Amino acid sequence: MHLFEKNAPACECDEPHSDVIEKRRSVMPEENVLYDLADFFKIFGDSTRMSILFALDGEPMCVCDVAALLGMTKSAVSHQLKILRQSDLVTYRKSGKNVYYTLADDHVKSIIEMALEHIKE
Amino acid sequence: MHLFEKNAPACECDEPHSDVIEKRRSVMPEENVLYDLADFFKIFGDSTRMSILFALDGEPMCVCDVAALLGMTKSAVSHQLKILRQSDLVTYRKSGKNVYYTLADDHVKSIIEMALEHIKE
DNA sequence: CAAACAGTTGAACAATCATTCAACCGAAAG
DNA sequence: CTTTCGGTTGAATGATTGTTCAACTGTTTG
Repeated sequence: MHLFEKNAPACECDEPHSDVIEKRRSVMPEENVLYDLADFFKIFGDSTRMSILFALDGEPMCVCDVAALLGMTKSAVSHQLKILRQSDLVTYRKSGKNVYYTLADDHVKSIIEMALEHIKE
Repeated sequence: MHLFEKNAPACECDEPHSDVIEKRRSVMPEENVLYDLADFFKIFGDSTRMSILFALDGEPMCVCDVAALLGMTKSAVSHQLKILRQSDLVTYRKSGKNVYYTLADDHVKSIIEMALEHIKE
């Protein structure tokens, strides 16, 4: 996708409101900021990951128990935990054969809280 | 995906921490709430839609101008606007041959603001 | 040391989804 | 009425992505 092309190639408008467009273009965020934002929300845009975040909101849980709670395989959970880890949304602590995961901070919870409010019309 | 199966079928654990699991299960949100939450965030998880939201944060814009601003076809923009419309994130107003879109409310902006803060480490 | 287990990983597969393309609708202009 | 233009829509296509499967790592136990 090509954002903010200077010579708007794909617009089929005959008489675009050039002044409005240029005005909005000047206040648009950087292109990579938009990608970062979208990538951030993409993490929360999956019910499995959302479930895991709620599961970890309390005491730490090992992969096996999360899998049992959600009725999923360890592999599937581990894949999603990796994504959450890479996004710094969860941290982990090894203990013997187990790996215990925890929410990284409370910031995540407040974002979900806001979304919950918006969902309840 | 099957969430919260009562007889956790897919868990390969030999000795799951049953007490922890049952404790967490009791405080987990309803299954459809998790889906609604994920669906909500999914809307924001696309850089095109994110760009459109920023573009509409100010004065209303017609589809053609948004397309020109983002360097995309009217069709592509219209498809995404439909999704934003169905999620009640934008509203529209017809004026002659044009359709002007606006952000539905300021709630959306505050959610994006929170995400922006989280992104800046 | 060998077996068992918690967890990770990469490839393969299936499903989801954004964009393109073409056809279409409705309003304005000739 | 016909044409033109802004916008919408559905099907097709290509890319992204979540889950499965199998193999693998590292730790614990016999």
